[in-house]
Amino acid sequence: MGKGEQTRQAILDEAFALASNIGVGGLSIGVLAERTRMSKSGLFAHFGSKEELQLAVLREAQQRFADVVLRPAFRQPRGLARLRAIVINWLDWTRVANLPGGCVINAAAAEFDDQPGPLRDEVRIGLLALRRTLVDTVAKAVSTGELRPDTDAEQFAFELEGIYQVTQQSRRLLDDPEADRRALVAFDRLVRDYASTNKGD
Amino acid sequence: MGKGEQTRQAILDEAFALASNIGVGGLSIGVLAERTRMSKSGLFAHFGSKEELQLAVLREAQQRFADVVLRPAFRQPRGLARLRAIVINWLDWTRVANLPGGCVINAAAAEFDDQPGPLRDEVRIGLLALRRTLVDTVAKAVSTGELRPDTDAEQFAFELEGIYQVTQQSRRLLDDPEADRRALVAFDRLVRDYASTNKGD
DNA sequence: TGATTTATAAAACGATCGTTCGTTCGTGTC
DNA sequence: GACACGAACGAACGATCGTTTTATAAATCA
Repeated sequence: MGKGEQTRQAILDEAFALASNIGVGGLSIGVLAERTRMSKSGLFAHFGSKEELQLAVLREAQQRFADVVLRPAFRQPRGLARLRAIVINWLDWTRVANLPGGCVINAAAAEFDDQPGPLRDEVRIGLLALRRTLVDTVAKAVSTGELRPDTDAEQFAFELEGIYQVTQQSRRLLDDPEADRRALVAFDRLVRDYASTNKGD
Repeated sequence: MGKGEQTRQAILDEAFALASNIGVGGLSIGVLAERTRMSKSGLFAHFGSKEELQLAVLREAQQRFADVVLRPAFRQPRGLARLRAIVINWLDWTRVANLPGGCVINAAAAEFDDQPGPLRDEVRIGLLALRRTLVDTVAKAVSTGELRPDTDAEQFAFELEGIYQVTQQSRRLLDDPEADRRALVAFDRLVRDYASTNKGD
């Protein structure tokens, strides 16, 4: 990795952590420059525009999410075990990744949801990919027979995302110490409702 | 209502709609001034500081939420009917209120959740009040016998908020036309799980 | 109507924004 | 030793930010 790549990554690391606190939209070249002890222009040259920097941060976030949440979970056998691993990793990922201020992607989703442009597109693509992964994982738990054949995988994934979002908000804004436990309760209820039973029907 | 109050309210209306698009943090005195065809200083004088304006917008949002979502629902008899009315109004409120760009409060929650200060406090207070209202409403549905006595009302409210949040995101960012239907499915599943049955246990 | 608050405006403040420009520094290559 | 190159810099650009000051117009009240 050349010197350029190295610096670029260092900037990105700092930007990532900063964006976690103040949001991707709140990033500023000046602030980022003094944090990395670089000149504004030197830093700027690595990205060409602020928007490019923001996009890079979003891509970084997606990559880390895949590394920290999805990839480890896919070492579990497909089915409920894998699904549960995703949920566990997901709820924990702001602690594991360098995200002192919460999930960058979710914050960006709320920030750009009605501001058309490349940033919105990037967030959208990432979240669509996540939803597809969730749907597929649920579908596999159906095909293993752990969930009922009539399970609506899209509905299941939809509700999973709801659990994640309210957990984030409860933790971060409401300081609810029960948030994580409630998330797991909700997940278990979801699984139980769709699980195959031997009571028939 | 004197002239001052009148202009102040007009500014607030515009700020409210604008904040729906670009967020409470994205509000700017300059932009707001030209939208209301006022001078920056003339507008500024009504609030004294930008933060005070932002707080006013958040309070406006809370008030409208109470007017549009809660108050009408409380005309329903307490119990499941009232709870369902809250959910229906809630899902619809960005259409009913002047919120072309989505729920101001939820966006502000994501924006300020780790930026200590009066804005975060205001959002927090509003969301805590909402949660309390939800918990109380669920608890009443328990006391009417419509929900089981061992229902965890806090858990119920927690999951309701999750449904709302994922619905907003699915509608606004993912353009999912099924979002509203899925929200109701999730709500029904929630109610069914906690409902009293005559099968016993 | 005249006096007096109140509401709005115009102009300017220093700060910060993203961006551009020209230059310097360091490194490796012929 | 001359050359080319990528990396970083300092200085400045015009624009916008929130805010203050000073002044005038409008509304309110006696």
